[in-house]
Amino acid sequence: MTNETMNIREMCDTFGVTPRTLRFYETKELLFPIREGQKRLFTRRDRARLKLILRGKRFGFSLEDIRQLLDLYHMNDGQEAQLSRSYELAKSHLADMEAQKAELEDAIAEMKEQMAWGENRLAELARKKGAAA
Amino acid sequence: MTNETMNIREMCDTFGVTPRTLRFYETKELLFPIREGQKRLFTRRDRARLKLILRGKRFGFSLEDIRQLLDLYHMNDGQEAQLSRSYELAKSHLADMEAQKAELEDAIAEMKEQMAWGENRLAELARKKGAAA
DNA sequence: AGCAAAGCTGACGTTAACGTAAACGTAACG
DNA sequence: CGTTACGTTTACGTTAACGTCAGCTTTGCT
Repeated sequence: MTNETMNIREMCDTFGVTPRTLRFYETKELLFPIREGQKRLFTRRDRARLKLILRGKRFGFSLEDIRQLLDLYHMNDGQEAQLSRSYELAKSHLADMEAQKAELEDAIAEMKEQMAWGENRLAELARKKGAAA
Repeated sequence: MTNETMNIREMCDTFGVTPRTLRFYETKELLFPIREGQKRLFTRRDRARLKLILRGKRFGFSLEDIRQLLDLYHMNDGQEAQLSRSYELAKSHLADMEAQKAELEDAIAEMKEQMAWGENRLAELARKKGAAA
């Protein structure tokens, strides 16, 4: 079975981050590794959270945004008010993400167009060079 | 017809940015407004570039990345080496964007799942409250 | 016991992308 | 002709997200 806990080095290797990053995320209350003496032990929960954190970052969410969203993913026994707040927050982020997706599709299409133009220009230049030889 | 040039205020209002931002982009060679005396006049080209800049930012590209990409969009008479470099750069960014899109779709699906779970919890809580009344 | 590797806690440094404030030019308006 | 509004340059300030370094335990190995 997947080890119950990981030390800081295993975490770093697994997720491609530095120790500093993990400690930083802890101070920001994004991760809650348990302690064995002084040393941090990262649980399955921490790994799940870190995965979501890194994903969130790729979409341009701030760590603070992410921290609040993680509440939705890891709320087992939240109060109604809290749960409802997280839910609204998630709704707004979902809207963001869907807007981002639409724009991304546009951008991809445009980029492809530009690249096609570039290809033509390059082909043209190649033809000229070939003719000159 | 759409005015040939815009002053700084019109630009800010149109794009929702501050004057500082536009001046900053100019120092970074992302925009090249012409001058009427001291004052900046932004051309159609500047507007097109700014639109792409803001879009790029939404996808998490750095201003420096964006500056280089703009070369592809505004290269009329580039040399082959330069054009080819821009083309490769664009290709890599396109790959990034398509990867991002795939991940985004995943994330959206996951988020929806979590929200569905949240909805159930909220409905459950509402039922309990209703029963208690 | 000795010593290096791995971790820890501050604390200060860094980069990107602007914000903000001071000090000045100039152009229209009453 | 004063002042109000808009624009400019120069320069220092700010925030997020870590990097880096110093100095101190703890752990494993020999």
